[in-house]
Amino acid sequence: MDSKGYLKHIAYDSVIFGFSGEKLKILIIKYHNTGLFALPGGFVKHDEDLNDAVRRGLKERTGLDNIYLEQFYAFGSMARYKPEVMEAIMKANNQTLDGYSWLLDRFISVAYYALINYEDVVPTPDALSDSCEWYALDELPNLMLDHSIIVTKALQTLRDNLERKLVGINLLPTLFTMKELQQVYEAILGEKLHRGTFQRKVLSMGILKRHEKHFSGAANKAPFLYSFEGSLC
Amino acid sequence: MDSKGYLKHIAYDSVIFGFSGEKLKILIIKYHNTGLFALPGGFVKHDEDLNDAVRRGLKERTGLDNIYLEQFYAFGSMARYKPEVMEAIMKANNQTLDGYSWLLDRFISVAYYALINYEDVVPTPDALSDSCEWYALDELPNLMLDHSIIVTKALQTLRDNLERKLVGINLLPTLFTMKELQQVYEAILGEKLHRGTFQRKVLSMGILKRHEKHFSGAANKAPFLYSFEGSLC
DNA sequence: TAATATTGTCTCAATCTGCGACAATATTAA
DNA sequence: TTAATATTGTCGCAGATTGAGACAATATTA
Repeated sequence: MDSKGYLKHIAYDSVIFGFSGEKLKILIIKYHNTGLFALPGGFVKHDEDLNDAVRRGLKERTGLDNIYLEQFYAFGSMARYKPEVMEAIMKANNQTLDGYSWLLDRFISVAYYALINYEDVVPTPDALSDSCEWYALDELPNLMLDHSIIVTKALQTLRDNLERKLVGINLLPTLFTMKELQQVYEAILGEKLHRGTFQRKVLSMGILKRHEKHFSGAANKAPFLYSFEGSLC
Repeated sequence: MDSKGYLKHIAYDSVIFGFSGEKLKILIIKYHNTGLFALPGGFVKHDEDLNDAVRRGLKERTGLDNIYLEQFYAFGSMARYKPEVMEAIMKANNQTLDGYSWLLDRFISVAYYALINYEDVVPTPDALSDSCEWYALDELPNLMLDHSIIVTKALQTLRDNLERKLVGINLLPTLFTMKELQQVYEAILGEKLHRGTFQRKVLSMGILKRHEKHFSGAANKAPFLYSFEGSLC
């Protein structure tokens, strides 16, 4: 058992969505001295569930447990096999490749997306990276390998699931206004929604609990606060 | 490079759907001398796209190219790691484990479902299996490992996708009647649909081409034949 | 020629959706 | 204190969609 106790050929990448400033954002790491941007990812231990490995990585990168997490695709084309990229990353960290040649081998990456409350997170880089930061989806840097494709597919899957499950709620704090929820949906779908129709539809689902009003100090009628109550999601 | 040129730890399984006798069926293989039933699956070569590996396996099992194929989940829990099962299969085939110890290691399996025209297929077993046969979904034998779970998730995904894409069409021959198409949908969804409503909806999509009538010899008005014309799917 | 089973289509009511309108606030300005 | 303003909660209406039955139009058999 070489490869430091990790399964060879298997990696994961996670597209971690947050919502802030009316925009959808994701976490991107930047590797030391290479100018390379990438999705947070990692490897699976020999005795570890794939899903647990991803949650472990999420915990390290965000500090959060109990994240809404969904697997959406396993990327396994040959086109994504570029050992020179990993080699550059290792060299930029003055790592000898002695015990790490397994990293230069081919990987199939299982991709997940996570939905988290932006406010709760302190993004944390790992040993190989300078930074772990939020980027709005329309202001992403160039990502290495096929990570741009992974992001696109993550967003597509999120949109598809939005209609069925009530997933958008996971991007907000426990208490939120109807307007905030609508903004999340608009950010995900990339289109404006009609206020009355949206409210009617969401309320008719019967999964929101209405709380006291929220007095923001703005010169207008104060909106209700809502929380999500549901077994699913 | 041991492991016969295949990637370690990575397998695929395919849930191959066909439609016959008003029922949805899938292909199941039976291993020699073990009583074990399983989904058709295989491994990925070092220099081969994951998707290509699955298509290669489908070709071997069904003789078909150009199959409608969709990846739906990567199964990676520890619970599915049971080396004694693979060992039993190898022993039942009088295989020494000399060059095959990699098969006893842990695998993450990427699962695909395929939709094919039942009539076109001659199911073909592989070297390790006695048979490769159609089983109706409600008459499946006990499947090894987590393969029952994989089938359930495949059906779930197929149902979800049915509403968005027009996927059911891939289960029929080039020319089909409206009734046959409806039966496919009913089999997938597991519920009866209203005839008028179904026809109206499908025709309104504008993706069916109407052909001459089909005279079955039955004592009733002959139905039109349709074919699918579409870029997608 | 009548009977029968199915098909293609229509109609009607019920429901859902998109969109504007209006009253009800919470705050600021006068 | 009162008027002005921005937003919110909700309603009403027209148009579109959906569910379900009904009816005429066949192919074939009796």
